[in-house]
Amino acid sequence: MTPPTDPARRAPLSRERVLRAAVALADGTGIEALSMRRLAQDLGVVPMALYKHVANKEELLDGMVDVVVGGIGSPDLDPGWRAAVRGRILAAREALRSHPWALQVIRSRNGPTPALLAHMDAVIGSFRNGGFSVDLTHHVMHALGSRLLGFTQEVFDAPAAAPHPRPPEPDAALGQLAERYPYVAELAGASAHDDGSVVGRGCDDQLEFEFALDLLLDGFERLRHEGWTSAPAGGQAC
Amino acid sequence: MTPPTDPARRAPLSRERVLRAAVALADGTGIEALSMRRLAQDLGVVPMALYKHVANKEELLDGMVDVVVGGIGSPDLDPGWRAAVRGRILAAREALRSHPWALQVIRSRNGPTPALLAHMDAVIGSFRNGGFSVDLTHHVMHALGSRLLGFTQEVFDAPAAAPHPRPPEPDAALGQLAERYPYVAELAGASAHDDGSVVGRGCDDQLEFEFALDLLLDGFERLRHEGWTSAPAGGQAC
DNA sequence: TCGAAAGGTGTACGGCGTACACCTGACAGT
DNA sequence: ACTGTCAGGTGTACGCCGTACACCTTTCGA
Repeated sequence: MTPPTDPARRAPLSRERVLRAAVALADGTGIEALSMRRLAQDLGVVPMALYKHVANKEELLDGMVDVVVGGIGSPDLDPGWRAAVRGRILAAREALRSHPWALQVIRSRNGPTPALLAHMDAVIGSFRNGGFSVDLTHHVMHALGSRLLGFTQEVFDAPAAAPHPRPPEPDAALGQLAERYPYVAELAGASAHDDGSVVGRGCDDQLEFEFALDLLLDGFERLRHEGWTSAPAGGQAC
Repeated sequence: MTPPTDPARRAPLSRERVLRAAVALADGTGIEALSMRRLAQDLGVVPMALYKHVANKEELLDGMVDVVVGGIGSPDLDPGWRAAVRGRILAAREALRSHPWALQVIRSRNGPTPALLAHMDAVIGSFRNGGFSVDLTHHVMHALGSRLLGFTQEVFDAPAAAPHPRPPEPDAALGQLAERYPYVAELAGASAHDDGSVVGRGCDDQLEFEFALDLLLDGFERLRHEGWTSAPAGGQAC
């Protein structure tokens, strides 16, 4: 009665299997619970076995990012820069939606993975083919920031609202909050669904995202139309 | 010849002293080198002594954030919503500039610290007093995102450029990069100072930041002027 | 047949956050 | 002046973490 992890019957490890298991583990239990030991256990293998397929944890994380980012599809038939950019960014949003850990991991890396570079290249290409100068393209890419990946980067990440412990004292705290931070309270009150989220993930829904995205795209189009160039403050790009 | 950490002569610990030392340590050696043990050592104290002043590492990080965010000054005499918002955001940028770890720590917390709430409250207040509806204010706060704190959230954080290892093969890699990601290469080439940074921290300078900020503020002003309301897609705020 | 490689194992190390019991010195109440 | 309390610093220990290194097995081409 050898357990289900019978080493003989078990499918052989591979980089891809490791990465897929890591993604599944992060999806299921959160990125902070992803450890080499835990991942090895999920794969029915001893921790050090993983190191035959990934160099270290950093590379594992890179690989996971590429798995997720590689899943961003492209519309391909090019319907003008605006629709192309918009489509690609919303596709990225779709791809990253079900992997909440991915954005955080991407941000913590030292540079873009190949899949990320490809994504950026596609977006840059849409701008350039849409008549944006190199200069302006550079600026609008900066302005997009992490929106490139489909997420408005809020000030803080979690779904919480009240100062810190998740539910501190559900009622009294809200009173104090209203008194000390009247404008925050007003906003929170107006947009409260059921949770009292202020500017948290709970609000970062499709509508909210597209509002900000379109606001930027509108601005971009105006600058492009005006033949904008980085004159105002002297220096070239950056 | 008792060493400089003579327990008798050493100033007594306090929450404030712990926090200040933690900020200094993070500033000096990076947030990833900040451990309770290392911090205790810097203070000439045994690790567990810290726990008499902060509940745990999480609370330590919160405290550090409040130290930094609490240093954001306000212009106070109110010169119209746009200058007020702009000024406050640039003040935040100034305050966070010398603590590169702060933004990352803030993002990783579960909710805003008191100082953060105060900052947000001030910005929201500027919008409201400037004639923005609650609805529109809510949306523009989302659109600002982490720019509220003075930083454009780029896709990835570090100063790197070429795919991954810091300098992989300085020349050959650049050729491959140009071939595989032509648009990225074009942008990188155009804006290269000395390092080949693409869309990294190296570029996130004042000019770049203010470009994006003003683009958004322009958009906000237009919406305000038009009496915008969240009509287009049905639902209320979010 | 054999030698080398590829891939899984076991042990061990140094670092982390922190629970828990303990000690020490200052000080308030009698 | 004695004593009880208690804030604050100490020491030890536990269970995690990533991973270096030596080892063993399996497979497969020459």
